[in-house]
Amino acid sequence: MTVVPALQPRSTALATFLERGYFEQASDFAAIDAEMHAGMVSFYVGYDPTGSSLHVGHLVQVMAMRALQRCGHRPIVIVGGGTAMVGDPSGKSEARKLLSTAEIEANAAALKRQLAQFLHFDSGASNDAVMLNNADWLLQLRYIDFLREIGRHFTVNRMVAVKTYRDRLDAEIPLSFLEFNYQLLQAYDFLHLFRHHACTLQFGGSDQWGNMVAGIELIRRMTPEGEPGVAHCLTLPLLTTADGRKMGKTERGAVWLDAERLPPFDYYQFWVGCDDRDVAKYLRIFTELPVAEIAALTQAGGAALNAAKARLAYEATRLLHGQDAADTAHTAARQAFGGGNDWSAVPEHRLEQTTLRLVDLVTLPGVDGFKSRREAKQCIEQGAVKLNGEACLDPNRLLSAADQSGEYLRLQAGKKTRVRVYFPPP
RNA sequence: GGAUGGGUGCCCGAGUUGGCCAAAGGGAGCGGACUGUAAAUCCGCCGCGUCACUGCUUCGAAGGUUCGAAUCCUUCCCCAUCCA
Repeated sequence: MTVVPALQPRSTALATFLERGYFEQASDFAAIDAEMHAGMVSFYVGYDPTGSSLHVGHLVQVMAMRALQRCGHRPIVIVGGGTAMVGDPSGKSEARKLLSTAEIEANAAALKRQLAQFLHFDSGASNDAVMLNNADWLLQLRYIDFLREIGRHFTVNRMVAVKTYRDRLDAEIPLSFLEFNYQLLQAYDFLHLFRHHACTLQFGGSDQWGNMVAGIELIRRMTPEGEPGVAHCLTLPLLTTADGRKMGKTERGAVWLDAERLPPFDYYQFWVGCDDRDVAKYLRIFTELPVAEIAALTQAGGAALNAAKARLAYEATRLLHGQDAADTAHTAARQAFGGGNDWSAVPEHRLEQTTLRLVDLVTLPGVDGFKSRREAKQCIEQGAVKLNGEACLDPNRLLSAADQSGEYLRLQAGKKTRVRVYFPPP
């Protein structure tokens, strides 16, 4: 396996991969390059539908798929309806809980909706993305047949040597037989796709290396003499933030791609809030701005990076939520943090009661400044809440229409929450 | 099935001669200051409430002993390791 790419790739696809920072290692870089240079390659990425929404942690893969599709290659997205029933032990220190088929189906549907923001599925082009559920073939497997056809190509000696299993064993964390089989199933997926969908490339996070290589080997062994039986894989880097944390975790948990779970404005804010040292990298990976432009944006360090962050946030939000959402978020952010006092894009909240205490207002559903009254009270006393720009330290302050400045009350709770509060007309 | 060791707040992890435990410490998080809507740093908070309190609910679950239990007893559930 080549770990570091040798020289210049000939295919635009791999050139993009390198330039954008999607590439980590490949089973055979030159061969993949040649194939991609020669014509359309069908490649696949697998997803465990264990959640109902993707989050930024998945985004590198999604962007990488998008890049390849733009270069004319065909993405095959596997929903691991079958494998999810087993649970991938990779990177998990504990066994995972098993999901019901109904949950898995719902999650798969959500997954497709989100991916459709980035990939074209039904445009009629020959490289339209395809989504398949591996439950369709895995659930039909018969145990003894499977063991005889597939199982004999695997030695436990080798499987145990795979890092993800090795780690579990070394750490003396139980690895169930069920999970141990995951690798075989994933390898079988690859074989299935290779045979029925002309898929010759798989990629995934670096934690998938062992599973992917197992697939390649299985394909080679299962291919009759004389027929082409070569498949490849490559891995994408696992992103961490500059301060060493896993990317995509924030105060409020994962950064979801689903607008229901994370409003576009917050998504935008997530990107703006990234570490200085990550801006250039993120611009390359998560936007499609030309590298020259990225370089120009990030050349000047220091405070000038804020412009680059804004651009990053804008582009990333536009890709996921569309132009309008990005514009709105951008405007709202500028108004909120740009020093000005323009509240026109700030969310509004219309009250039903004519009078209420500050703690109550700030914890109202819909305002959601703080999680509980207690927390709200404590924060208020520390000066976290401003009314019309003035800090108010009294949680019990009684508010009414008289506190409106103009048509509404400008409420700030903490750094992020801003609401225009309207009292009911008399 | 047997033996042993465990199950504590978002996570890790003290605490088990019963009261001083809403429970040490660390991490994460939140608020404030400083800044560039950054990092680092500093200060405060960090179960909930009708909140200056002798209030309520928490230490795997359910019972029990006691004026009083995370701490003692019983049963049960779960986890790990070893044996079969």
